Amino acid sequence: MNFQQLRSVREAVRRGFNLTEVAQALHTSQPGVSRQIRELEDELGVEIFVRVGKRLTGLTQPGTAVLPWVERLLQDAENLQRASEEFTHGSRGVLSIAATHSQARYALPTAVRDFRATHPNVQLRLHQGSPEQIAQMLLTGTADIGIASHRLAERHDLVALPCYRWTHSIVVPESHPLLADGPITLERLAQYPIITYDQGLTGRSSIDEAFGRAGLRPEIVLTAMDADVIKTYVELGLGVGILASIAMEDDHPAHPAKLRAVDARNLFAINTTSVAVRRGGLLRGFAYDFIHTFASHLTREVVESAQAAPGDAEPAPL
Amino acid sequence: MNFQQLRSVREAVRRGFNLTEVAQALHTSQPGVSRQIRELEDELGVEIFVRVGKRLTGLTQPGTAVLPWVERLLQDAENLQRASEEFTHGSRGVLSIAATHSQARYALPTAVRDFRATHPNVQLRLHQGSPEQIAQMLLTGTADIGIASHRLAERHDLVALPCYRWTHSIVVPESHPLLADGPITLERLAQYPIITYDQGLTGRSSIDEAFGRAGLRPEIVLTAMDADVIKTYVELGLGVGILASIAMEDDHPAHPAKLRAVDARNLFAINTTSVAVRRGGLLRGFAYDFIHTFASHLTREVVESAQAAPGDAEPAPL
DNA sequence: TATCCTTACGGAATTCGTAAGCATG
DNA sequence: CATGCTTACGAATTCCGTAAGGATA
Repeated sequence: MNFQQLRSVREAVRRGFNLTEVAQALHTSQPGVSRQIRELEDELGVEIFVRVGKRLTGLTQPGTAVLPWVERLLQDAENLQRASEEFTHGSRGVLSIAATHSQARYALPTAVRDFRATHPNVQLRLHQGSPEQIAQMLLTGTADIGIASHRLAERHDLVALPCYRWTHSIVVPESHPLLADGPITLERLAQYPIITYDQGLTGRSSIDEAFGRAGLRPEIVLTAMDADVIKTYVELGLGVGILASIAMEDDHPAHPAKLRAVDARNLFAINTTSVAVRRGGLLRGFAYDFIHTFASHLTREVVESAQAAPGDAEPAPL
Repeated sequence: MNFQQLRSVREAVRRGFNLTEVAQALHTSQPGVSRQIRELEDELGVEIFVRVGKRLTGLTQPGTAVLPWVERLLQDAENLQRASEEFTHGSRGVLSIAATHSQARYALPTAVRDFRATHPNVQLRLHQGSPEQIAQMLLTGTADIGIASHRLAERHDLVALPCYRWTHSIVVPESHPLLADGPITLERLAQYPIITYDQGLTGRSSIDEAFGRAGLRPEIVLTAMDADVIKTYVELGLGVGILASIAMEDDHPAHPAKLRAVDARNLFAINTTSVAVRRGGLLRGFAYDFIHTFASHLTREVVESAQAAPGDAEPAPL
């Protein structure tokens, strides 16, 4: 048994059982991968993959039982390396954070500023992406910390820890009729074209749910990944914007003052932003520091005990 | 990083940093071990061992941090293999149990009988030893299950689960003066020469404690590992026996009827017999079955969740 | 027929053990 | 001076990539 074999198996599962792809990902030849897998299967005495003809199509029952152990082994190997880095590189290192646009733009800056001040030797890398991409980055190790408002913890191998709660605001040009005639209701809102976030982003689901529950089907004329784009089109009069309050709260002189924000916490469900990390994955000390800077209740102990808690698909027997 | 390197490190720690011994244990050459360790240290970038001149004398601080991960890696590798065995060998396999004499002689037989009936294809191996030896057997993998009355869980890498509680009895020849003149007290007992278990065995400590607390220092003329030896010498009139009640309760026609047992539960503290397993170590399915047969409240779920609970020296950061 | 896995083969790199060297208690 | 680790070297093994073969959608 060796790590290359384990890597081949893990990657084969991740890449949908296409060994050619696996070979590219692992920077090796395809027959090599094929051999690694077969050798591990021989040594363990079980067929891990279902073979239809000469093609791999899925995991066998033993394969399903064995896979969690394979992943844990590889995870632990990385943890071992990371544990040593703490000594070899001291306070220096790279911290890779994956976040959605809203987080990167509005929530993270103060945490990043504070963190940079206390950890001058840590190189920060900020990746932007959709929640799915963030989850992927965490799993592949591209990112150490993921931050998003959308359930990142659907994967059993990630842990999401709630950071803070927030609500939406409605944004309109300053002369918009919605601003007159009393409080804004969902019904009134639905009469105007809506501009908001892309599906699966920044509390979009709570917007859809609210309208859905009220039996309303507003016309959503434009969706975007980020609040700034939304604001721009609201300003152009394309429609009414619905976005995270935080995107309006601050005093960014960047966005034109012609816009008016109306608190909409009573219209849409409360959203929660979480940080996510790999379950069972050791982080460098400064990564825990960053999380703590971002959300002060998330101390190293809290995060670690959450990471240690077993997930759905822990290594377990049949 | 490879498993041979990890094995070398683990074994070096276990064998007191003597690489010559390690080489023998791993069936390889001493320079080989030396190299494995150095290669791992190079790859991780940390010195794991303290070197005084050319001799290894202990773990460095990084070494201490890294070692738990090394052990976990190796443990998981074994778990992976064992998980596969469940498929390759089905219900067949070997179950190795280490127990003290008392357990093997009095507590285990019925469990073994029942287990054999339900698991005819499992080869049972029963090892006898002191609690320390049992702990050692568990750690080296010689035994899968350990059973003893003496705290086996002092090691962080073992988990002990209480099975049942028991008390001592006093054994004397049938005409012994202790049987007359009312109830037996510690004071009366201490006037006679005592025959009981070896130090560290089968509740011996609760006997010592009781006498100690009462300010008595009885003459212990003979100690043995097993109840049968004790009985034999009691019969010869060498002294008064103190042993586990279970050793007198049953109807073994083997021991002569000239002995009388007196319940001594009021004199000595209650003892607990536990089964111990490796923390984080997967067992074959039938091993869990055996534990359940031995102590019906210890279901697979109970045992596994105890095994999963983190010990004192879990892989953790500085 | 294009894709994808397996088998075959040969060269290269790694691995490992023996023997010699050297430091320490 | 005996024990114990390191270095050096050569042989054997293992490893891996290229090329060819065969099966499936």
